[in-house]
Amino acid sequence: MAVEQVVRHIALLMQTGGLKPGDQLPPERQLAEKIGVSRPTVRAGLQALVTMGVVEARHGAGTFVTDGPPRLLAEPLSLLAALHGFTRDEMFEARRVLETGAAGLAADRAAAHQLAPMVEEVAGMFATLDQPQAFLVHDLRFHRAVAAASGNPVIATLVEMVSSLVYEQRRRTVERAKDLKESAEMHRRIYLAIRDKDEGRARREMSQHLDLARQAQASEEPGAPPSRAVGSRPA
Amino acid sequence: MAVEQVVRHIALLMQTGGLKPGDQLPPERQLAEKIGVSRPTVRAGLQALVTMGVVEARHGAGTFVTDGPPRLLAEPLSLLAALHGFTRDEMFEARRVLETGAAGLAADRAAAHQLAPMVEEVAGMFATLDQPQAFLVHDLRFHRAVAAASGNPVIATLVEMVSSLVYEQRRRTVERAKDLKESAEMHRRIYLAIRDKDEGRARREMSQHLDLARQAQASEEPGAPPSRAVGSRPA
DNA sequence: GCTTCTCGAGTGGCCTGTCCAATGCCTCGG
DNA sequence: CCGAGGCATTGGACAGGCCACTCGAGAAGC
Repeated sequence: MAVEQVVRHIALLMQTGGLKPGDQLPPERQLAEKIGVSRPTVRAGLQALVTMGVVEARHGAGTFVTDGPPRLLAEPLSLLAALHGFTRDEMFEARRVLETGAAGLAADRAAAHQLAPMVEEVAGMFATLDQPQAFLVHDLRFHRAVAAASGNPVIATLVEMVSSLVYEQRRRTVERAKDLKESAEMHRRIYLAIRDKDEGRARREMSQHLDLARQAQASEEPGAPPSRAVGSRPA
Repeated sequence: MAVEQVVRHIALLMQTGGLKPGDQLPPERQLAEKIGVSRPTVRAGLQALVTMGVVEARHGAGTFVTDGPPRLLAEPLSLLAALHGFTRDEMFEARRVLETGAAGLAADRAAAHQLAPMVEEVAGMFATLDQPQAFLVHDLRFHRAVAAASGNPVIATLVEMVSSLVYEQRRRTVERAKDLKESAEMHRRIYLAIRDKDEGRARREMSQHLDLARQAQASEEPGAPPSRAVGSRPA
């Protein structure tokens, strides 16, 4: 109960107390006195907020409201995947639903200043065809740019959460990747569709791309059973 | 660092140690000794896992791995909404992307035993046209059934998280709702499209329904500015 | 006067020790 | 055989203290 009280108190500060991203929270000892609970309890509440990803504790400096773009931590989803045996195919399918929608919205709305980052990452992909790890970074950033261009921060946040899980795993297998050139081409086609404000084409290209990416990653897997649970770690 | 160590330890138990949903975790005191940290630190780690929604603590009984369908807590999203000023329209749009995809997948795959729960909730809606609160429960359950029928637990989990936020807010305004009958009709049309395995129609009906629901909820708002931030509470 | 360095106050991270409250089993009496 | 009360177990919270890290103010050097 007491720790929920702490979370509510901080949440209240955020909702009405003018506590904005980047701001520093009061020190733990002061919060404890203010709320009327012990310091360990305050720490438990702050721990919960850290786990939610809304605050960050910097040792020796203070506790701060998370700055930058809104973000949901992927760890809860990762543990859920391990517990319930979500497969990689299911993760990709979720991505397809989210990112297909995002691409459609982006084609409908994207402004010029949102198009530039996308095409820059496409160029980066073509420039790093022989460096899989670097290529992967551009890949991630491209999808992030598309999600941002959707103009909907909720969708962008969800895309980020799901994608980061997939990329986490892919980083270990990407060295075996083939056809990076084809992948770059596909990203370029997605970009062109969005630039041309062709919603249907953007959706189709994104859907097709993620479907092929799913198959590609499956083939990169060493043992390569049809579909492996996401949470499990290779022995 | 120490608390992360605790989380990793428990996560390891889940991934390889045969710790399944519903199982009881070792007592805090025992975990503390096993991992080599103090009990408050163990408590902090468990607090983090509780916040992620993968573990539940029952006072006097023990700590258990969360049972039932996989679920992500909505609170982090709610706080993020408050911090970054997500609007209700943006929440509905995210729902539209997710649930349109879910409806399409459901039309493609839904088995008979998944269709029954959906149509039961439709019947429940028609039976409670004069009881807005009860109607709302059937509404929620219908969308949950569609998400489940998508066959993809990841998508179902995301739908649940986003929807629960919207419903939370709607419960306070639904008394003013009109046209519950029309809403029930729309749900029935969604069901029929899924039953007929008509993916395109299922997507269109779901999209249209959520769009109208968004407008309806906006009109129920007392002050009714065009779009109010989700996290803010009425004074 | 300006730059650099040092040091200490302030802050989060963690520990030991203790007590309280809820649960659920298990015995004991009817 | 069954029910009620006691008791061991477990999570919840508090108190007080020590350590590690950060950062800025003031001292030292240029």
